[in-house]
Amino acid sequence: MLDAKTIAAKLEEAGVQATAQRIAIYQYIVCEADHPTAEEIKDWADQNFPKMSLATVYNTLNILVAAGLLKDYRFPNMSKVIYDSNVVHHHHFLDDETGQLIDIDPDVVEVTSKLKKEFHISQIQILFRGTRQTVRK
Amino acid sequence: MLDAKTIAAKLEEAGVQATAQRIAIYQYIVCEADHPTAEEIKDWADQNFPKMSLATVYNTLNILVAAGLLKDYRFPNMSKVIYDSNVVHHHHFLDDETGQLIDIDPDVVEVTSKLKKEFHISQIQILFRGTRQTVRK
DNA sequence: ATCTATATTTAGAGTAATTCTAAGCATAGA
DNA sequence: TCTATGCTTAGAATTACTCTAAATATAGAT
Repeated sequence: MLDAKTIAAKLEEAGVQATAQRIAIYQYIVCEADHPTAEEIKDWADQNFPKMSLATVYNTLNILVAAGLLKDYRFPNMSKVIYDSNVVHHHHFLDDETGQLIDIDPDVVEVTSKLKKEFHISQIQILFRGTRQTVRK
Repeated sequence: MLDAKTIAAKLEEAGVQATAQRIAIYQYIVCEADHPTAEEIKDWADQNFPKMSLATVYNTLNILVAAGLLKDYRFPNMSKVIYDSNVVHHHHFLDDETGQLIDIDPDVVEVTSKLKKEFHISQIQILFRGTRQTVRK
């Protein structure tokens, strides 16, 4: 759990003025949330922050994405945008039973493609779909 | 270019009653369109069909997807759903310069993943992103 | 500390994409 | 031809998000 000061420093470092709202949102996404949507963040804020408007949630998310502190994703099973504090390149596993998204390290995956050479690939995004057999509940 | 009769037969075969609107939409997607959105289909219908409501466009698309005749996709660069008449499993290349989507045959791609065995993968969806150097315009 | 210019937050209106509703039409089978 | 069911329609509603303009907060100069 990173403290507010550390979070504020990360914001400033990325060129984002560290306001109370921004610190709260970024801290929540980094420390507590797991691939949240704007709605989840708003719900959390309603419980844990004196007062925050929906517009601020969206403004902040857009600013954090632009600053490179968050990455936004759209997945085929959802019409909402999802935010990820893991900004280094990675893939995802979508559990089709629970809807849970899990980050997958690209080092665990190898892709060999024989596309025609007119295709200049700058990025490969993989979505694994399936289910996850956790040991026992 | 498949004729209306063939298209109607495909609809019936999939358990979908072949109405004029459904035939027109499915024929357009199969024969002419390239990964269209609902909006593109509506625009086409406004030019090429006596009268079709937007609700019918959406109803029809949902019915065709449910019947397995179309597949719907959401891509990270767009907030609209995209429809694909190619319903056999394949990947996509997204040209980040033109926004064009190109189907990629899974046989051209090999993926080896060493995920923990609790992950039961039923499908792998790959999005290649980059640009395409076509020979000369 | 105080002022001030600029940045941020806010509520509410606006927009885009899609779904819903309920009435009117069309169609297939009796 | 009748009728039940299914389809289409216009328009309202919903969802997810963005915009607007006013209020508030903040950083840096004084």
